[in-house]
Formats: sequence, C-alpha cells, structure tokens
Amino acid sequence: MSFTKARTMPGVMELLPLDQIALQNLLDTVRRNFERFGFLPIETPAIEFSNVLLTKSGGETERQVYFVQSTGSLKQGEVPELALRFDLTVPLARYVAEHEAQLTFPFRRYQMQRVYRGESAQRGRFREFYQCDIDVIGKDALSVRFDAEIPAVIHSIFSELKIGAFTIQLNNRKLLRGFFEQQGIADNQQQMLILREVDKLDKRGPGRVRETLTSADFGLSAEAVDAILAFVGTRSSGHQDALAKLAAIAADNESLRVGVAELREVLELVRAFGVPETNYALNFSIARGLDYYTGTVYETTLDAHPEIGSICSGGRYEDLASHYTRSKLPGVGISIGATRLFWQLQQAGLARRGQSHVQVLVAQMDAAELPRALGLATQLRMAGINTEVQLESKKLARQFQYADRAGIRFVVMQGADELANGTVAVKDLRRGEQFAVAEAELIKTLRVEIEQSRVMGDAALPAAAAVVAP
RNA sequence: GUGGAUGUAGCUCAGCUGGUUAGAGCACUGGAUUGUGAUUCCAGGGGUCGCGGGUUCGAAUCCCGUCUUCCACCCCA
Repeated sequence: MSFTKARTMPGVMELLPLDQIALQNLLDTVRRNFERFGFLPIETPAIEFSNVLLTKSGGETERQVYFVQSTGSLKQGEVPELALRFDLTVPLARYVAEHEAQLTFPFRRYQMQRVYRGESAQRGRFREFYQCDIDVIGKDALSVRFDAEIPAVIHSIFSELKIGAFTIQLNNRKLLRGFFEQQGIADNQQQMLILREVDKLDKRGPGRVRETLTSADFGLSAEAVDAILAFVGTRSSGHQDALAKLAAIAADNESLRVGVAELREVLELVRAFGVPETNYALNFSIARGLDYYTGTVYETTLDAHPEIGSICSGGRYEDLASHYTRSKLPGVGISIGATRLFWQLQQAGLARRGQSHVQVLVAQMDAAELPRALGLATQLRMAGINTEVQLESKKLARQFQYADRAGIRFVVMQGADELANGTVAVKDLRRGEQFAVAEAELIKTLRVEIEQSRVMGDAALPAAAAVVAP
C-alpha cells in the first residue's frame, strides 16, 4: 500500500495546539485593542467576484490572485468569475459601497480574516495569512485628526504585546510629492518609481539606493539624487525634534506646505492621544508601495529587531470606493499581518509557546472509582476550571506523562488513601511538587494555584519575551 | 517571471576517490513487579537514498533530464 505524502502547500502556516494558542492570544490582544478604540467588527466572504477584486487590473495584484471556480462551471480560456480576496481593503471598499445607506459615518470597522496571495515561496512569505485591519471611512471628508488616532491604537496594541521597544514611523505622501515637484520631478509615474526606491533606504542603505537612482533608468543628475537622499534621510528623535525638522523645510509649493501642516497636526495630536514620544518619529523615506495612499503613511518597527521590518503599516487614502460608487469616501487605516508577525516573533525568539487551556487532569486511580472522578471533574468545571478526566485505565506513570506532554500543569488524584481521609492529592507537574488538601478546599486551592501560575507565568519572563502569554 | 542552490528515517545530518545486509543523534513504541512525568538503563519499529533514464560486473555516490523545496530580484503583511 503506498501512501500519499501528507503535506501542506508551501506558504501556509499550520501550528501545534500550544503554538495555536499563542497565535490566538496574539489575535485576541489585537482584537481587544481594536474594540477599546471603538472599532466595530465586520467579516466579508473569502470569495468575491473577480471583477470586484480586480478593479485596478494589471500589475502585481492580478498576478497574485487565486481564481476560484467550481468544477461544474469550468470554462476554458475565460477568466473565472470568482477569486479569493488578496487583502481586506478592497473588500471593505466594496462593502462600504454596497451598504453605504445603512452605515453611519465616520464608519469605523475592524476586520481580522485570512487573505490569499499567489506568492512564490520564500521565508516569512505566506500564501494564506491573517490580516488585522482597522479603517475609518468618512463620507465626503475625513479630518486629518483621524490620522493621529491610528498611532494611538498601534501604541496600545504593541505595548500590550510586550515585544520590546517599537517606533511608529510617520511620513506624508503630499510632503514627498511636494518635495519632488520642488526638485522639478513633476511626472506622477516618475515620482512613484522614485518613491519605491526611496522606500528601500532603511533596508538597503543609501549606497545602493543612490546607485539605482543615478542609473540611466531614472535619468536623474547626481545633484538631484543627493538632494533626494538628503531629504528622505530625515529622521526625528523626540517630539520637539520632529517639529523642528518640519519647521526647517522651506515649503515653496502647495503640496509640500499641506504635507508639512498635516504632519504637524498629526504629531501634536499623537502626543495628545498619550503616545510616548519615544514611540513615534518622522521618517521621510517611508513611502509605502501601494498607489492609493495620498497623505499620512505609517510603518511600525521593533527597535531591537530591524531585520523584521515593518510589523504594522498603513495610511490615508482620498477615495476608497471610487470604482464602485460616485460617493467620495476618504479613509485612513492600517493592517497588521498577524501570521507573518507571529512567525517573525517566533524566529526572533520573542514568542513563546502558549499554555494549554486544560488546567487540570483528574487521574484515574482505580477503574471502579471512575464515576467519582467524573463527579469531581464536574465540580471543577462548574467552578470555571478547565478539566479533563483520564478515561482509560493506564498506569499512573503514563497518566503523568500524558499530562506533561499535553502541557497540563495540575493532576488531581483521589485514590484509596485520599478517600480514606477525605482529601485530594494535587501534583504540580511544572514544579514537581505534590500536596494534599481537604476535598472541600480543592476548588479554592486550585483557583489560587492557577491564578499564581498565570501571574508568575508572565513575570518569570524577560519583558520582551511575553508576547503570547495568556 | 529571471538568476542561484537543494533533495539520504518523523526531524537534524553522516556516508572518503563507485564495492557486501545504508548509519548516528533526537523523536517514536515497549520494558526495568504493587500509586508518580520530563532525567537513567535495556530492547524494538521505521528509509523504493526525490523521480526517470544512462555509464558500470556493481550507483546514495558519476552523467543527463525532471520534479521539489529553499535563497536573491520583483512585490508585499
């Protein structure tokens, strides 16, 4: 008999239960903070009509879209009618256009779902992954103040995740465009091409970016490249410094003036939102590849792990749903790639295994006493303690081994000795200690132990390693 | 899509210039008598050496093809 190789396609993440718990803890933290800031949940289907998803056809997205078709409706040579979503922003645009009449604006939604991209396989690159998005969509207009609220949400999430110091890098597309105009680079396409290169500044260093920009493809003079590199090299340290850097810009065109003004307002409000000044900074090389950003753009990085790159990014767009409706719907939002983030944290040693949700295993000491063990388990469950019972008769050693491997910390035993004197034995597998308590005290004792275990579980870790602790 | 690597047990790998029945560590299963795990000791299961073809008396080893996975570019979370 030959077996089919049991395997998943490359680019998908599949986890063992304790790692799954760790990922879910991460997702729970994100969701909790989204809700704390007043964002409401929606879900959209994984499958959408192809023409809805591919409004801006051509380019990267089309290459990466998975088309979907039922076997019955296969038609040779035609573009399938359906496709898997490749992000959550396009479905949001469709959603808002479709339900506009029933939504209240500004519409604040969060969405945490999986998206699909036909990427070629590479480290940390997934074909199926979670995106956690928040967006605020305005009707006709949306104040730049909302741009300042986003970093407050980011700060709240990453503080709670405890993955170390992080910086929310801020920039503004209008500022960049204005600057390019000032340099005599007026062509929109040309600006985009330069933006893409500039965006790689922190990853590749100024040397290689200079090399690319001075190449024949760009047709820029050495002086122009110098000016660009000097400008986009701007980084601020601290709030006052950021304001000073903005003040130093000689704005001689409208776009540049507006960009500076927007950034200034965002900075002031970010501070007022209570984000510590160590957690945000100007970075004029942040451009974001996506075409639709028009104003503020964000990227968040971990100070101690620059190799991870951006862990959360987004920005402002002027018209979200122009392909679906005449209404003008500006918005601002961010996306966290939770699957990749989790993977990166694991690689960097910042994620640890989750703890089993099973808090207690009631051992089976004597097959005849199984009903008694079941009754004990029921009592524990009614007290809110997640409990599993040893249902098969096995040597006690095996029962301990099972609990240990499954990550269950406490084993409760009530054998002949304990029954005789009305006690229950509790073994703490992590500490390797065992003690006896009166049966009436069991629940109270376990609650204390479990609470202690929860608190100690966090405290025992270095500050930067507690990510996914429950 | 372009360029470069890779493939031996579930995992990490060894296997010299071709030579008997392809090895190790970890993992797994069982045992070391009565109610105590992760440590120790003993035993055991597990591999068409990615696949196809060629050279040879003989191929995991050499050659060709093919597939796979991975890395860089592109793009992105």
